[in-house]
Amino acid sequence: MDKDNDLTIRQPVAAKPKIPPPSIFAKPFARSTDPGVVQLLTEDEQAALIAISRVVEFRRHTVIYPEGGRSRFVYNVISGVAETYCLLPDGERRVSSFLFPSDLLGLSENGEYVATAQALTPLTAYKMPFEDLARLVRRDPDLDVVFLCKLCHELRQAERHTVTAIHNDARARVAGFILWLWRSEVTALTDDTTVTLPMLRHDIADYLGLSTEAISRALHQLETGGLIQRRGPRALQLLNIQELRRAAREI
Amino acid sequence: MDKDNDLTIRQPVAAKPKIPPPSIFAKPFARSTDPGVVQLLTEDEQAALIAISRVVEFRRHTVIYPEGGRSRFVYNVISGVAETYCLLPDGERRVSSFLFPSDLLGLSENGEYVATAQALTPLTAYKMPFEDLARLVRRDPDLDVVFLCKLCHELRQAERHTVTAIHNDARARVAGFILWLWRSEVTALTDDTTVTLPMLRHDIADYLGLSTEAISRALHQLETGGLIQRRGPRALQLLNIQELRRAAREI
DNA sequence: GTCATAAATTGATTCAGGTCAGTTTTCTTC
DNA sequence: GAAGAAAACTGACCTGAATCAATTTATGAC
Repeated sequence: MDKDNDLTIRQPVAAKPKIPPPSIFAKPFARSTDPGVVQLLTEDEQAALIAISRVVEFRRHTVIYPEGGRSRFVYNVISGVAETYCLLPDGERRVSSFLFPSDLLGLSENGEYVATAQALTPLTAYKMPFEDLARLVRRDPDLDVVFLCKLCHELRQAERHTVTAIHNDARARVAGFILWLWRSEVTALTDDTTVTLPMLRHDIADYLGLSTEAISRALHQLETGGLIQRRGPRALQLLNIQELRRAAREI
Repeated sequence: MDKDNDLTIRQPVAAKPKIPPPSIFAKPFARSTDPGVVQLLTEDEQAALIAISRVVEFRRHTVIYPEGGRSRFVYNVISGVAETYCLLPDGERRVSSFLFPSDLLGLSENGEYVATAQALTPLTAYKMPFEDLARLVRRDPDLDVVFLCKLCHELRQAERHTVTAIHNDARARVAGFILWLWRSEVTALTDDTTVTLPMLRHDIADYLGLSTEAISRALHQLETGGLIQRRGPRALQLLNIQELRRAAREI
């Protein structure tokens, strides 16, 4: 129960003034690896975005949108964590990404969602009709640049994920994943070293191209080595971040 | 020598009217998996792009731009093949992408090239000052949409690459790579089944997260199985595309 | 709280692919 | 065309992760 509260704001979104400011649009590079690059939108631009947005809530394990569905809406995560996955013909699930506050969901290539998006925790998000957004962007070139940059950033992140996932062993992949989670989570604002794992081992395994058993063993290794400490299956304590980064081959 | 001629137009670009039409802008989705989606620019838009572009040539193994360099130019491949890679602290090379005619090179997140781009074959490309391009895009929202879609498409391709690379064995990865090359090469226009491999085994290995030996063995396997035939180290004949697609787990 | 079920962990075995070594082929330069 | 160098291939061996099986721990319903 504590864990859920850590991850999301559970209070109902009743009065509009009470909701947090639009995350991604206010700081599209909040999670950039380059901390110098933060691009802000003007008040007017934020207001215009809020005007076409609706705040929506999803409960744990709810589908936000289904693979193959007509992509009419774009979402911008406010709080909580989501994942996207495709279902293969043989029934396998293939996790393609995890989304955190400020991340953008649902942009598609050809008007069709390419993956199913599902809430892993209670989740709140801005929901924008794609058409309205496109119209807004068309009128405001600056807004467009923000989107381009955001996409570019995501592209780089996807490339980075490929490269690290492909060339590292299980221990390094898991170490890297933990660090990524740590940096992604809202709790990163306070400088505590607790990481919450809102997804199943199965999802992590799939995302990293490993088996669930390999995840367990890698966590065990990292714990034995004194880099982390497991506090139940959903929480980790980072004991030695310097060593973790080395284990993830970031150094 | 024959091979080089297959891949690139070697004649000097003297008279402007003789150069081929701007590839990507004319058909940004030429290599999309969804053949229905082809978005064309108007004559005016193409002319505007050509006006700010200069056609440049690179010889084999020439660096187009270096990692970390100030990203002042964006390139659009006309003919030839390029690769991008990062150099790791330990001297390792990490190949992040291969670029074909109509592909876009050099878009960066923060004004700095994130990888080195190198020509694998003689290469011609449109070279555009980023500033001019940005100004053009700012004035013409339609152009912007083209770029957004292109980026979106590349993002999906990167995700697809991750997913396939991570979950498949060596044989499947190599089969998939061969098919991707086949579909990417200019020769795909004629329906011949020859695939040219302009890059080294080392580069393929790195891109797919395998060893060079594993590439050799996988090619051997595919040849033994009657799916392909090796015609020297730089050329392959596809004998059974249906089976190749199955081997690549595309079906 | 107890029970039922799902998830996570641990151990034993197997196998794909990495590594190392050696050979053959191809490319380059004279 | 010949010689040297680089790249590609092949084989032998070994490591790391998948798989299978069993146990422990956590979660959710009552």
